Amino acid sequence: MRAAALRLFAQGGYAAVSMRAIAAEVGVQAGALYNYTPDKQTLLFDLMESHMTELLAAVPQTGDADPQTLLHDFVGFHIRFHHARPDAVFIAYMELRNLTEANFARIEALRRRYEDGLECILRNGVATGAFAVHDTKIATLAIIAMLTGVNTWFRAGGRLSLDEVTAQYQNMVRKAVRAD
Amino acid sequence: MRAAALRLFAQGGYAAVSMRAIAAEVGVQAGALYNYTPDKQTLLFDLMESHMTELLAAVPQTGDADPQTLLHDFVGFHIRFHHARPDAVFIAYMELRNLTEANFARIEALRRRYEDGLECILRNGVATGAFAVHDTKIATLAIIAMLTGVNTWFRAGGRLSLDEVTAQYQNMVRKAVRAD
DNA sequence: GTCTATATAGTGATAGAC
DNA sequence: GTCTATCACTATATAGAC
Repeated sequence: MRAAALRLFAQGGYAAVSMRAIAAEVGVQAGALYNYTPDKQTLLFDLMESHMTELLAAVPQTGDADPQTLLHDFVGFHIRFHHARPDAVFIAYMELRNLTEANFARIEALRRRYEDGLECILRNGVATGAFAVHDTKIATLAIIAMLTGVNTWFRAGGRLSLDEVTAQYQNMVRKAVRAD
Repeated sequence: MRAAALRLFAQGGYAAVSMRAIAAEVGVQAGALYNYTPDKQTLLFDLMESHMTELLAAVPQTGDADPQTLLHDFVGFHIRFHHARPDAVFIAYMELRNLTEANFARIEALRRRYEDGLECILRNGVATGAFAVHDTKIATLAIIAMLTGVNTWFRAGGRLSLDEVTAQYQNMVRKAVRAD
């Protein structure tokens, strides 16, 4: 059910997808779904929370490596992780407004924790003089927006491989934050 | 009607907003709206097309100035233009999937024309040696995603003014594409 | 645990009075 | 040009048979 809902929500949007449509995708009647979720809102929230939890579990831990290496690895991780889950990423960014206030706050807290990981790398780099960034929070948001944007246009089998694209983003990010 | 629909679509999403809700916002009954739009789909398309047309009309023309100046001005224009129209920007990015195939193609064509303006600046800069970018198309998409992301978090009256934020983005973009 | 049936409400769009 | 009334559908969620 969750796989079907993920696919359909990403395709048509939460509001436009009926429980009947999800049930049809699964191969059952609509009523049967309510044995697996109390309601549609909870189903959406669970999908988003699972995505964010997986993201936080998978992000490379900020270790002892130098800031340049950590940033390079973060860029590679972000692009690859998000490329592998286009539907979940789409929903996590587009369906925030369809969450109840309480559910929205919980997803936002998870998202902020992810951002904090990148900002920590940038702050350490600024402290060591490896990076020159006026405001690490702004740089964090700018980098994440740039990286997540890959999902909106990249298609495997196109002109460039994902590794080639990743290398170019790593290069742009490296230059954007480096000390002059 | 268009102003009401813009606000409500941005708030709740195209699929979740009824013609009755738009009519209530305007202060008329639902039937009256059909004197101003043939249907809900055309209303959405008109909002998006107007936004893209205004964007293309307002973007600074690629002139004889040096690439660094043109890029600097493009960044400033993009952030300011999009900041002034949060609802239209939100709809233009989030409701693409609710357009019919034909309407989607027309909006996409306009969006591509906007991207081409930036790519032209980058290509000229690479040609003169001012910029070092492996792939101007990727750099174009990366920069636009980064800039549009400002709308998701910036709020006037916060820690930084829009001009301060803009200056930081201009600096990051300048560094990201410059020749080593 | 899935089914059918249904309660209750809302949807986009249209017809015709005024 | 706006209104009321309505058509034909669809929605989420629940009840109770099996």
